[in-house]
Amino acid sequence: MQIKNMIEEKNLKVTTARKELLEILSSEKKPLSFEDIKDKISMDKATFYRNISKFESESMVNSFESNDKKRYYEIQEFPHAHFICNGCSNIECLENAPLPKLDGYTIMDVIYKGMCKSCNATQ
Amino acid sequence: MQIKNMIEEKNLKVTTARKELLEILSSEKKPLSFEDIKDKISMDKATFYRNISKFESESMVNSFESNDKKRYYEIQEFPHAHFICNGCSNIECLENAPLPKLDGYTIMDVIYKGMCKSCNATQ
DNA sequence: TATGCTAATGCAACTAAGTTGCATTTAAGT
DNA sequence: ACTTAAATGCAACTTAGTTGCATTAGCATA
Repeated sequence: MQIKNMIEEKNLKVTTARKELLEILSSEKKPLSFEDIKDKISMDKATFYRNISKFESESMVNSFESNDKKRYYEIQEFPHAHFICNGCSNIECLENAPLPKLDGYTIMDVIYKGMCKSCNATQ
Repeated sequence: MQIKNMIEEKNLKVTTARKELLEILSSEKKPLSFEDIKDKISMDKATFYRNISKFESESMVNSFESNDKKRYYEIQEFPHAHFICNGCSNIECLENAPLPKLDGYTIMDVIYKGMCKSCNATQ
């Protein structure tokens, strides 16, 4: 069972809350906000934030804020860029767009903002 | 006086609060958070947010959230990428890095996250 | 399988960003 | 100067995220 292994690999205690949280994040293809998640979890929000924060420092989870001023969390399976549409506010994972290079910097995450394909088409 | 003109160009009323806010944003080279600004302004925070929101919809101001979970605002003179360092949390305006292209999308803003030059050097 | 230690959790209280309704004020055209 | 709609200040509110503390639950050891 991969969720349990993910936690053990980082030498973290395998708790019900952690399994539940990673289960939800990995079952969705899209980044989720706390609002998206809160009704699906049984843990307290303090536990949610403490675990998210631990997952982030262990590079298991990545987060960024979208146009709606909400923070979105996702499992960091492999680094990929995100596109946030200023038109429809949709978030897309650009799994085929390679992370760009920038001299002297190490780029670990990229967020593009603008108009997505369908908003451009129907503009 | 360019601040007054900036406001008039968008057919907005030239108020003390708007002039003050744009004055502060344009006097800094870096994006500023509400916390950075709040002690420098005399307007109420409701007025601050209402004006920021109006400026954003008129494309006079751009905003994004940083690693510290605070939103940063800046005058949008010309579009440019930002680099947020996961090490030192510093925000850099990459004025010479052109916005990348992405087929079918219109990219209006880019945020890179990772390690900046000096954090890479001293690591 | 029982024991014990530490980390994880739940709860409550808190902080701070951002929003909204409403009464008052002010910019700007006549 | 007069008028009117828009902008402002104030207060109350919502919600994300944090923190302290008492309790609980992993997990290693015996």
